[in-house]
Amino acid sequence: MAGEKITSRAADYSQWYLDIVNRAGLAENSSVRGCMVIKPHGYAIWERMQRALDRMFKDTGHVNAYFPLFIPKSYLAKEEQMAEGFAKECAVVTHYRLKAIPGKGVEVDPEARLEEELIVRPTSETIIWNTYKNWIQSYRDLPLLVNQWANVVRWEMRTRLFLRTAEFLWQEGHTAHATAADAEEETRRMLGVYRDFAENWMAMPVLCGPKSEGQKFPGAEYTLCIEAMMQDKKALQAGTSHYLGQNFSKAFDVRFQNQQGQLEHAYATSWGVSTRLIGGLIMTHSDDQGLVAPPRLAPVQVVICPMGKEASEREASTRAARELAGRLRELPREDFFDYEPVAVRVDEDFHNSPGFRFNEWELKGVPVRVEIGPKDVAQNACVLARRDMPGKEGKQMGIPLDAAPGKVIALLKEIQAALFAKAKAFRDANIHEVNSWDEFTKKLEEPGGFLMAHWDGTRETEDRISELAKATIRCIPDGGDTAPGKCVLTGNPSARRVVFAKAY
RNA sequence: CGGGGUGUAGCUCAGCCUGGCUAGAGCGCCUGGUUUGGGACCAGGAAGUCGCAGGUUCGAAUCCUGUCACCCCGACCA
Repeated sequence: MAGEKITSRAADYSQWYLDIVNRAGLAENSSVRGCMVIKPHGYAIWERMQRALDRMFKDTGHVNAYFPLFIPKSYLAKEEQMAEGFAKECAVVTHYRLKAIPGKGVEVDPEARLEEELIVRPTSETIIWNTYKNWIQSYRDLPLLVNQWANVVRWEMRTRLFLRTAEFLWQEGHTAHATAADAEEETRRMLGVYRDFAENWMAMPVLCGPKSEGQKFPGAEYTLCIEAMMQDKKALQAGTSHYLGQNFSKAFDVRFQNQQGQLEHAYATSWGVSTRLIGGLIMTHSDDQGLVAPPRLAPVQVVICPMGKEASEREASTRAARELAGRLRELPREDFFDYEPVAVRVDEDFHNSPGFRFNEWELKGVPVRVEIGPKDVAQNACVLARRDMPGKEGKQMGIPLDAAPGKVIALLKEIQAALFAKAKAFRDANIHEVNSWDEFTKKLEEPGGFLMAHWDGTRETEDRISELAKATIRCIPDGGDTAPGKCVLTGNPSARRVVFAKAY
């Protein structure tokens, strides 16, 4: 069996990431350039993310719908910023038919050129606002709160599994409102949902706030984001919520009659998170043993490993394991588990040694492992091992089987909280204030992390810093230091500190 | 698009420089047996048009030409 260890974080962080994705069975590169295959274990994480997020969207009044994958090329051009922002990474459909050539396969039928070429959606604002035109006539049609779960394509030059792929899965909310204030409130509200999800489900602390002008979404008035720190201290944009103003309603002429009988363009928002979150989850918690999945999103939350040398021992430990699994599954459903039964798996693979099985489940990130061997059966007990403390220190021996379900649940909750606390402590320890350019460039390299620095607020300075230091403004953090100062590069007056970091 | 590199078994790769007999290893897989509380072992076995197309040669994985694909660095990237 494969006894090889994964590359350590210290030795090669990006190889470590690839090893985790590979060995935990989360995804692999497909034969299609830039496109990944999300494998069952990885997709199961996405399904849990979807389930939790979808419930949060519904709880805030949204409904799901589905819009086309293909968008007429001309639509993209209707909103100028968007055309500029996305033109370079769109896949284009030019034909609608192939010709079979006997013995030679197929070729594009030159007769079948589309009159208007279609682009594969890189995001759906244009097709959706084109549709909203027909849906919105009166202020009574507003707000319109729609979300869609979909795939999108952005033809990236360089890809990394989950973090940046040519095709990825996401959700995109697209809302229409009667007033700017309503739309801005929605933009904020959904950022709050993302923050809640990131922190309470993924156990991933995030900074929240607007993006700089240079980093905002093409077509937005402004973009709010949640920004996380990975274990290599680089930043990951984990979710964005955009206030679009009337840019799209004007581009697609979506007007409604207000209570005074006047026609007005609607106000828009859009917001999204993607399978990139899985990359964030991996890089926030995992260790050199493999994936560490936060209990609320773990596809398998508890694995029970019966063990034994003799057939009779195996039978007895398997019986005890199955019984415990049954009792765990029958526990009352809780919000903590998204009202699902606890995901328990009994590993009856006696063909492999216990050590091998333990390592495999650790690689897969299962938060709690229950071991039941002959010694445990003899005393009606079991051993509990927690994933966030691999090895002996995370083991509790001699837990009576009767008490095990309660202990397991408590342990899952404890691990969820511990992962967040650990990630937050790490992030907080790696946020540094810097006050000069010299300090900026030095601290960016060592110790690295998020740099809170003054910036004069201009696009030119932002571009210059990114060019010189390869660090970008990640966000203008809510609740950050708002005392004025002097720009770290130009010395010009600065209204407040912003977050700089190297980013994924 | 520029620079560099790689295509040999499911995976990772050796062999190529200096052409030669039946193309190899490790891992994985299959069979049988011994094992099992932190990555077990033994024996046997299946598995490759050597990326593709030409060329040179008595003979090509190996040399030459062309071609395709992929990877890395750069450019690009809400």
